[in-house]
Amino acid sequence: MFSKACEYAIRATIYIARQSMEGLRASLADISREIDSPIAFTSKILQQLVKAEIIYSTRGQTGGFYIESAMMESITIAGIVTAIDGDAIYTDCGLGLKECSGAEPCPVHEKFAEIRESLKNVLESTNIASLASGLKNGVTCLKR
Amino acid sequence: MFSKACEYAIRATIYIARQSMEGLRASLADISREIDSPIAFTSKILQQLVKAEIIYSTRGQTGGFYIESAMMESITIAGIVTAIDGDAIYTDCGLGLKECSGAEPCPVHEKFAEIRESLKNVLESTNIASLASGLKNGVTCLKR
DNA sequence: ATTTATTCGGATATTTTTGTCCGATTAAAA
DNA sequence: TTTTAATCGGACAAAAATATCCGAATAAAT
Ligand code: SF4
Ligand code: SF4
Repeated sequence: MFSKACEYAIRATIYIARQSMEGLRASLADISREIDSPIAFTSKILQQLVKAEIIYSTRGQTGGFYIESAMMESITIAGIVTAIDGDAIYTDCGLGLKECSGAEPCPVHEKFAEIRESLKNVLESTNIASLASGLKNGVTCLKR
Repeated sequence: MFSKACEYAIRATIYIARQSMEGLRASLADISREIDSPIAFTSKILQQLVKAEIIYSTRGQTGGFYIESAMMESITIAGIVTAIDGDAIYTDCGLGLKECSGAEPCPVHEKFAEIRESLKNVLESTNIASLASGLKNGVTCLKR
């Protein structure tokens, strides 16, 4: 459904959120250990999230990644997915066609549209705050 | 959502179904022209569909691909997807985790499960007969 | 000032997916 | 029986996604 990069992005963001809720910054090393992801690849993905202003970073000793507590509610899974994978999942035809959407819909068009709509709905209505706080045993769940 | 291979497979199957409904066999050349797909790659995919017994083929002159008319109703998009992409889309966790499903569900688990369920439902309830006959201007829609 | 611990960014490597080539096989037509 | 038109199957090639390496930049601690 999502790319690997996007999956790591979601998990990393959840972990960073949990740390930020306790006033801690998360280092790349911590993140990649806790979400069990390849460290260098994760680094690239975190940089994308920083550019998208979903997370923030500071360099140097005691640096790391964090999330503004004011933003916890407004960062949604949808936002992360869009930042990493783009909006193809919400807009693309399930059959990979480019130019027929709408005009002469095939029998699946409406059904696909429904699915995409409900998917979009779920991803947009699930924010990082609820994800991070909902995970009682969050760290273990983010691994493997 | 689906791999390219899977998209081609769905489109090819729809085209073959349309031809079979008129008693015609579809050649690889025809199929790849009508669904606008790379011919040699399409060949591999058709072979997979033949092995999965979703479509049938005969070699030699006047050969080609066809679908048993008795099976038109029972061939679903779900069946094609499973044959080409496997069942990951129905079973995999949206966050790419392996070992947490069920036990200690995270806040999105139930929502993801819902989406997967409705997706599965749509794909299983849409058969090739309805797809092929529903496309009035089918060929054009399968292109591009 | 130097050391240390961190993110950043460019180049490179590996793996997977997508796509190509071509000869072997098959079966009908000539 | 030979030619022709088709699928089959294995090896190969290209592109995209995933992953690694390493030096530069940054900032705190020593
Ligand atoms: S009509 Fe069917 S094939 Fe065309 S864009 Fe919609 S779902 Fe895709
Ligand atoms: S609980 Fe959450 S992370 Fe775990 S399998 Fe379910 S959706 Fe995925």
